[in-house]
Amino acid sequence: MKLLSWNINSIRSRLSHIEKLIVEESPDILCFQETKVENDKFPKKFFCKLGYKFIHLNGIKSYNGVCIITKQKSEIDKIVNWCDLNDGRHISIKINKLNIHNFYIPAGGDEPNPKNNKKFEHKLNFLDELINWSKQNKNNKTILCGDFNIAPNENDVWSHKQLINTVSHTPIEIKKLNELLNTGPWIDLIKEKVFLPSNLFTWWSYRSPDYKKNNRGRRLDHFWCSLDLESKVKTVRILQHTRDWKKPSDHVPVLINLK
DNA sequence: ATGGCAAATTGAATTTGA
Repeated sequence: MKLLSWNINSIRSRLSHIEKLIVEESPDILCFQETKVENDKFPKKFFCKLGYKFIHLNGIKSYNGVCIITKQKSEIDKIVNWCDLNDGRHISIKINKLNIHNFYIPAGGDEPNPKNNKKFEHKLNFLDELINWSKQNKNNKTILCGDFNIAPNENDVWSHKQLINTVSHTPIEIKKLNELLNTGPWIDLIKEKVFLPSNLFTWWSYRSPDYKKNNRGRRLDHFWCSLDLESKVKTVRILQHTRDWKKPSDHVPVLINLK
């Protein structure tokens, strides 16, 4: 079974890319973040025509928004309104006793100080809630994926030294993400199963005219699994080539193959 | 280390991303 996670940066603007990727890879399960569309305006027919008939949505107007779409029969599990906000940052499903959670963790704004930046405070609170949830959860037959907006390891950013005080790579959020990882315990599949040269990222800013030139990217997108599933994950891949397509998302897809 | 771009909303300028 093939699972895909991709921050698509507006699903309606990216349908041609999605179709291209489906033709290339035909994943069984599609997890998207930043769909940026309300549920009643979601392009359901597009996915039905491609054979994906089970569509589970948590979208809001303009921003955020996540969904999980499957070929085989699946059921929605739940939508959690983390930090008491109904802001399209989570959805989970059940498929063949497998639990899949798709997250869009808050980016956190610019200033890495929760006292004068409400967005960063929100990000840290979100992580605290995830840690508590993970402690209480059974954490078996479970996959967590999505845009976590944190690049936890030194090699997950183009310059550890220069980004140490930049939101997404600050010690406090990395500490919380690692705490979450340990409470599962969850397996960071990209870290454990992909040979990572020092620069292997899932996001590059639009602001660089040529993202490849300086390769100033970050590994913000993740696939984690519960311990019992680790041996069943056969391959983990970051599909960097989509970043070269015309009018791309600033994130690229991550794909895993689960036996 | 910021912000050169991009998308959505509203109606040319603003907000958001990271």
